[in-house]
Amino acid sequence: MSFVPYTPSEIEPKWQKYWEEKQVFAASSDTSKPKYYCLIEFPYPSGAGLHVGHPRSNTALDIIARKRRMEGYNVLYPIGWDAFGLPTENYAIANHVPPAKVTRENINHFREQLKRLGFSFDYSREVDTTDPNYYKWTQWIFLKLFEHGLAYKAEMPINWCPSCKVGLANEEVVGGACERCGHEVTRRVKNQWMLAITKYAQKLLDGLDTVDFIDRVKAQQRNWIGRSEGAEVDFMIAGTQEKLRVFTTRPDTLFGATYMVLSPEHPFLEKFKDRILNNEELREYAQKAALKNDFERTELQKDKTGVEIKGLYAINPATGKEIPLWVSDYVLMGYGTGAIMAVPGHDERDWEFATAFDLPIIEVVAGGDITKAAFTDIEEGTLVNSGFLNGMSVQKAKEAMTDWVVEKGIGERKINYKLRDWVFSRQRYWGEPIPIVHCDHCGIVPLPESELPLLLPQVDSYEPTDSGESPLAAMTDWVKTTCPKCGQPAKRETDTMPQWAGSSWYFLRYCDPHNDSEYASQEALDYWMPVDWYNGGMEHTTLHLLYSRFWHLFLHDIGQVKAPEPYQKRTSHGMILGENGEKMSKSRGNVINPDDLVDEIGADAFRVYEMFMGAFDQAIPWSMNGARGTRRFLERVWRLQEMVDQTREGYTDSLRIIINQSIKKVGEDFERMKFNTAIAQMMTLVNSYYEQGAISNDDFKALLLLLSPVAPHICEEIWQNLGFEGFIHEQAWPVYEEEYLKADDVEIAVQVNGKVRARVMVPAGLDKDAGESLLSLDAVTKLLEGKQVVKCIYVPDRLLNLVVK
RNA sequence: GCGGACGUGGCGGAAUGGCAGACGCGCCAGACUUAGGAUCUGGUGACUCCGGUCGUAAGAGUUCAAGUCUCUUCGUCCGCACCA
Repeated sequence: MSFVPYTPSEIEPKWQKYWEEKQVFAASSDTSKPKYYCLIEFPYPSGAGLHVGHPRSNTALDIIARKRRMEGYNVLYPIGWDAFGLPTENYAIANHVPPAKVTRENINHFREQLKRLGFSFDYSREVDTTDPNYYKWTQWIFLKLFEHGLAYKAEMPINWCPSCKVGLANEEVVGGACERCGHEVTRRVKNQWMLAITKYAQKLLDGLDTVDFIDRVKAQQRNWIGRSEGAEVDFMIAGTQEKLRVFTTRPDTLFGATYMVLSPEHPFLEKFKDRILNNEELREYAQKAALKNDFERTELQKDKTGVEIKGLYAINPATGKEIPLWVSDYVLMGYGTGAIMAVPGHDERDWEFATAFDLPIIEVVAGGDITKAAFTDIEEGTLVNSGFLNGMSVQKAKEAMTDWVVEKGIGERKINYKLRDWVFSRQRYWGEPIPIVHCDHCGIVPLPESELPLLLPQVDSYEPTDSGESPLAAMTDWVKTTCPKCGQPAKRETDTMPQWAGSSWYFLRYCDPHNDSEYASQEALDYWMPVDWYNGGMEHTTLHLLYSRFWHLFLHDIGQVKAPEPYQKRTSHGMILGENGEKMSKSRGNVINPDDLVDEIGADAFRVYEMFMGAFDQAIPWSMNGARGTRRFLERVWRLQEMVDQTREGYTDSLRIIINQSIKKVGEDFERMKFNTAIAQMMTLVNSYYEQGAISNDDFKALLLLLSPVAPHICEEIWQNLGFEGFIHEQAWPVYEEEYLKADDVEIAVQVNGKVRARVMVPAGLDKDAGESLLSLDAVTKLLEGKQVVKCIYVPDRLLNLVVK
């Protein structure tokens, strides 16, 4: 039998068309079957089109989705578009086209590109965050957050990007620069919408114990939330009835607090200006500090600066002694109480500061040498110079001092988090309008649900303004409205939501995307949620992944969704680098275009290469030759058609073992995301088919079934060519037989004192104690001439190690 | 500084404490070809007196046996970073 050459450019579009027309990958509404929900982060449809990074995640979960279908699950593997956001808006400004139009074009382009790769997405459930039918519910959730006091407006010093002209959340500032454009971020005080994610800090932390996320994601989220336990303590101001409260994680060192430090913005300075003798000096220092952004502050950390507050003293509650007060920008207003007790003997920063300004350093934990450096060990030290704490360990002293402080009524136990509330306002056009009205009489008034969606109006200019106002503010017709409460003239909120809003709940909409009376029906949510397996980028760990967990935990608390956590399992793919090992970018000229690749080697080979190139969770440089190699592999699979003896059913005897081994290994490796070794195993299987020279129908079927989730088009085509029944995507996932995983006889290594000296064939499955019986084998006795066996270790089916002297 | 991942051929990488380098790329040789950047066959860690010896960043340890476990040192990448 002879076959036409392998031409992906013909067979791939053919099957894509078939799958689409027959809707073979649409999730069924039949809820009697067990469900499986696979999710990838929905793409931002940028003008640049698909990047080779997208198919890495998409193919991985496509493999899982296809395998689950073959295992009998009702699979939901949806796709959608996270389409609000700055790049589209900037493109629209530069080219004078409406963002909605750009978005539509980009989505169409993206969809075409994805379809060329043969992903088994359920396109009938597409969502688009810029669709009013979608953002109606984003706005609805915002109103719920507002209703429950989790959305509030506040004057906040925020991170401001002068280039994007937009406020940024802490999470969006990387190394002092704007995450998106790289421009240095400055500080600006603005009236902003905030979401109180900090109220969920503990729940976000606790939830991590209940889910199956890869460790580095959990670690990074824990780190970001930054819980620390300690105490708050009041220090009296000498000669007044006023007190200054500090937070400390080391209450045990209270006896060693020899001065206090306030952040330059601390309200205390204003309150006590009548008693402070050097207000002018302090004001100057505060101004200088305000000009520095966070990045500069950290850059300058070697040289501690500060100013003493003259005319005021605090009283150390433990020693009763008066201690001086200082102001320094190493104390941050945004954490704890904005003031600290300084214990220079046992805190590195305080030690540096005390050394620079010649302040007293007292040892209260013995174990180090505080003349050389702060002693911060909390495991080894013993308390000294500390009254009733003397002789205690640090741990014990912490408890004892906290109890003492609480009993005296001058403080309390306290847990602090580094997590900040989420800056939720953007002064930009291309985002969800915040459904709020400002009324002179009623204040901040939420729009009634019946008025949702609040449509984003057409504007003439999308340009952001230096004043920091959204372009919507210039739309007087739209801004002017009436108060939903009192009916008098009022103004709409003109800020929009950040890009993270729409992506914080999209996985819920997928469950029931066309519902126009609810964001999703309870039945659909109960059936599909939680997401069983979610794969995405590490860069979203402290952004999207945290934000969406927060929204879901909130929706759970108000009875909207059953489970607290949205994602059962979270994995993460590594980045694909350019051939030179650097990050792919236009400016470096090392970008690989997926379309070109499909043209050259085909979608299947592209998919196989993306999975074969290296460990899934690690960054890997691209190799064009490697990609061509996977095309060669598929050519070899294709040509196997000529070797099939169609009169034979059942596995060929001499192939039975490796087929069973392959079924086991490929299946297990897919589940562990070890796609590279799964494919290597299939290559080995193909190699052994060629060595065999002729194969049976069933030999070939086994290979095709295993390969079909990775390279679906070629497998479907061959399946049909050979006249096998039905379609390959409808077949059951193959199962292996335990008894055929091992040959009857296996080769083992014979070691003498740990070195391999011979190999012998022995019956498989000999147990541990059978080792001695192998000593009589010719090959073994030869090695033992003139030597005495001291010990004999037999590892079944692996090796025999003889310890001799 | 804190948290995490990691260090194996020319390259990407395999290896439940049990034969290091599977699989692929590249390279070398040969076959078939008018030709091939197609295909096929064989080879490919280093050294070698062709018996072997040495090899998983470096050093030590545990073990019959260590790339894998423990300790020390060096180095790379990622995240956070004056968070009291």
